[in-house]
Amino acid sequence: MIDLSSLASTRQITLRTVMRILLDRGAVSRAELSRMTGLSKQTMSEVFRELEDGGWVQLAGRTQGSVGRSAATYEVCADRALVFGADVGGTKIHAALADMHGIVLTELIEPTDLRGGEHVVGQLARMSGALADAIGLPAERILAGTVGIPGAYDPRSRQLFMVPNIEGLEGTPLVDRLEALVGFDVQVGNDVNMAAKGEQWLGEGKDVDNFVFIAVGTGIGMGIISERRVLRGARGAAGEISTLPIGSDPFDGRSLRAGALETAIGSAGIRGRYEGSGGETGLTVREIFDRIGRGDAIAIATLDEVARALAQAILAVSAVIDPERVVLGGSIGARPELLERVRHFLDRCMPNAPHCTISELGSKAGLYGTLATSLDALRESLFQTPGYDIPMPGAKPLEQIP
Amino acid sequence: MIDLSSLASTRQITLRTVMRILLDRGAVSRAELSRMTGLSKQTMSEVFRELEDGGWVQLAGRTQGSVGRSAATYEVCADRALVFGADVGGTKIHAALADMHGIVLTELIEPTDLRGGEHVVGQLARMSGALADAIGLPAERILAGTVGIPGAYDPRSRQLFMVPNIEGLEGTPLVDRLEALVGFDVQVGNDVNMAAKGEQWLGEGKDVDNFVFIAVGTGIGMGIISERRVLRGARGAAGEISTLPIGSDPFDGRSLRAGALETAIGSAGIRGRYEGSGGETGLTVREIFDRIGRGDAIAIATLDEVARALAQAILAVSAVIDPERVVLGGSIGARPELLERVRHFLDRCMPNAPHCTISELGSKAGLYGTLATSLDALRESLFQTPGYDIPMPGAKPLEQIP
DNA sequence: ACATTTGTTCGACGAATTGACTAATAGGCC
DNA sequence: GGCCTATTAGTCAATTCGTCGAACAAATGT
Repeated sequence: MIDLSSLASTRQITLRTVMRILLDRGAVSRAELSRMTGLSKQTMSEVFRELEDGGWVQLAGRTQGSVGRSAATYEVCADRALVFGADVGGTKIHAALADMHGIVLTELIEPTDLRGGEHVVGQLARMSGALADAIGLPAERILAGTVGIPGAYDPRSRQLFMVPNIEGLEGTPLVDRLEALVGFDVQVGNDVNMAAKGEQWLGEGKDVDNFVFIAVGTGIGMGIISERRVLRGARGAAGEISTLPIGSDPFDGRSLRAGALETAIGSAGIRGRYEGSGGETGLTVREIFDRIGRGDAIAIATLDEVARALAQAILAVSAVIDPERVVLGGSIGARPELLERVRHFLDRCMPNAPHCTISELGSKAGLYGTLATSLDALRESLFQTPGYDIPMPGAKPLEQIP
Repeated sequence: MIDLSSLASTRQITLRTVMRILLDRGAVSRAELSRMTGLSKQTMSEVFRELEDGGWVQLAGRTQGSVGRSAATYEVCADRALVFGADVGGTKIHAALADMHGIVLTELIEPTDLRGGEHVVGQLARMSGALADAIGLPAERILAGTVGIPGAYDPRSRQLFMVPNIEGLEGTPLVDRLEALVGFDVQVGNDVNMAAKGEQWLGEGKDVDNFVFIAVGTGIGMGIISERRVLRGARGAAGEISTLPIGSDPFDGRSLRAGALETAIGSAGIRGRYEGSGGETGLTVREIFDRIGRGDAIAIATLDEVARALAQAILAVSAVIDPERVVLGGSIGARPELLERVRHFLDRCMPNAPHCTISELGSKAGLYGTLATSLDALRESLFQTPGYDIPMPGAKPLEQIP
C-alpha cells in the first residue's frame, strides 16, 4: 500500500533536493551546495558522482576571484529530459519541445489532419518524433507531454468531450492512445486554461498568484489561475463564462443554448448589433472594428457595448474569485481600443478593479502553457517540486511537542 | 537556507507516516503496519516504543479469531493534541475544542465583549482556557486554533480589515496578539469561508470536491471550496458576491457602494421591494416571509424576485467556477420556500444546474469550519513530511529513467 | 609565507534490513 | 481434554546504507 522503503530512500531525497536547487540556481559548486542543504561536503561529492554517472549534471566551470581554492561548478544537463507540448486548433497544430530549464528548443506548425480523431493522435505522435529529430536528440529523452484542445477532458472516463471544432475527437481516449504511441506520460488540457498557464509562465501572469485569462474571439472563454494552480471545477467547466447572465436575458431561449454573454458579444452578437443599429451588412468582426479608426459612429457604439458587457463580466468574475489581474487575449480581446474602453467602464462599476492588460504571448500562449504544464509534471515526478518554491513549514520533531 | 539534515530525519518521516495511518485507520497492530508501510517488523516495534513514550499512541486491545498468535493493536491517543475553534459574531462567540479525531469534546457560547478590539482577543484566550478546564485537560494540549470573523484578514500586514459588526477589531493584529496569549498557532478566516469549510467536513460538502456555500441573511456572501481547498483570491475577497451585477444596474451609484446583488436581495432590498409593491410597511424580512404561508400575494412575488436573482447569481458562479453543489445558509437562505423557487428558476436558465441544498449544520457550520481548519493545520504540522509526501505519485528512482 | 577555501579519506553513528529464534493462537487428531 | 502442527506476532544479533565530523591534502588570492 504505502511503500516507504522503496520510494523515499534517503539518497533519493538527497538527489532530488540537489537537482532542484541546481535547476533553480544554475551552476553551483559542491561546497556551496553543501552549505545550502546542510549536508556534509563528501556526501555532496558522492551525490555528484552519482548524478554525473546518470547524465543529470555536468561540469560547468570553476569559480574565480575569491580567496581560497577555486571550486568546480556543476550544472544540470538541461536536455537530459525533454518535455513536449502541443496546441491543437481547428486548423493548425503548434507543437514544441523544451528542456528542463524551460528553454524552447524547437517548434513546429502543421495543418491539423482534417480526418480528425485517430489521425490527429497519430499526427501528434509523429510531430513529437520529428521535433526530437530536428534537434538531434533521441525521442526517449521526452519524459512528459501535454496537449491543449478546444474542448474538455473528463479524467474519470479518460475521454474528450465538447470538441466541436475537430472532427472525431469527441469520445476519444486521447491520453491513453497517445501515451501508447509515444511512450511518455501525457496530459490534456483546455486550450484557454493552457493559454492562462502560458501567461503565468512567461507572460502577464509571471509575478501574480491569482489572475484570469479571458479569450474573446469567435466565442468567449476564461482560464483561471488561482493560488498558482489552474482551476478546473467539478466538470472541467470552470471559466466557461459564455453563460454569464450579462448582456442579454438569461431566461431567453437563445441565451439558454448559446449563453447570455456569448449571445451579446460573440462574433454573431457583434455583427447582429452592428447591423441592427444601421451599420453596413455582411462585414466580419474584424472589418467592423477596423472602421473604428475611420470614425464609424456605429462601430464605435458597438465597441462600447462589447466593452460594457465585458466590464460587467470582469466585475462578476472579480466578485466570485477576486483575481489580481485580468489578461485579455483572442482576436477581439487583444485589441487595444477594446482594452481602453473596458478600463473606462470598469472604473465606473467597481471601486477596486483588477488590473487589465493584453496578453503578452498572443497566439503562442496556449503552446507555452502546454510546455509549462509538462514541465510541472516533469518536475513533480522527478524532483517532487510542485510549484516553483520550496516551502518547508516549520515542522517540529514530534518529541519536542509539549 | 534549505536545511535538509534537521528537517527530514528519516525517523521523523517514519513516525509521521505511522501516525497518519493510525489516524486514518483507527486501531492497527504493529505487524499490520509493517506490511502496510513496507518497514520491517522491529523497526515498527522501535517506532511504537518511541510513540508510546511520547504519549502519542496507546494499547487498544488484541486481535482475535484468525489463525496464529494474536496481535496487540495500538491506537492514537486522540486527546494528546487538541484544537481550538471560535466563531466570532457581532453578538455571540461560539467556541469549541476537538481532539485529533475531530471529535468535538466541549463547546461554549458567550456574548461577544461589546467593548471590542483587545477585549475580544482576551475573551477568546480565556474561553480556550475555560474549555480545556471543562474537560479536565491541560491547556498546553491545544496545539492549533482558528478564529472565524465576519470580515477579512490580510496575511501580509497580519491585520484584520472590513469588520463592520465588531467594535475596534479593524486593524488589530489578531493573530499575533492571540498567539502571544494562548501559546498555540492561530489562523483567522472569514466566517462564510469557515461555514463552507464546516459543511465540507461534516455537512453537505462531505463527499464533494467542488462546492460553494452561499449565506443569505442581512448581507449575502459565499464561501468556495475548490478541489477541497478554501479559495481566498488575491485580496481575500473571493466569494464576495454582493457586488455581482445582477438584479440592479451595476453602473448605478447605489450599487457601486453596496453591490448590485446586495441592493436587490439584501434585507433592505427585500423590504423596499415589498413595500414598493404595496405591501405593509415596517415589517422585518422574517415577518414578510412568514406571510407567504398565509397567501400574501405581494410576499410571494417578493420571494420570487429574490429567488430569481439568486438563481442568476448561482448561474454566474457556475459559469465562473463550475461547482458540483450549492449549499444555501443564513437566516433567509435556509428557508425551504426559497430553495424551491431557486430550483425552479435555475432549471429555466441553466441546462446543467448544480445540485442545490440547504445547509446541514445551520448556525454551527462556522464553528465546525474553524475546528476543521485547525485540524488541517495540526495534521500538516505534525504528520506531514515537509516537502516529501510519502506516497510519491509515480516517482521512479532517478537512476531508472532512460 | 599565510590565510582561506575546496575536496578527499577514515572512523563512528543512527536507521533500517535480514534471518534466526521465541511466543502465542486456531484447528485437527487422538 | 491433551497434544501436535501450521501460522502469525514479536525480539535479538549481525549487517548495510547514508550521513557526519575531523583530519588532511590541494589550490588560490593577498
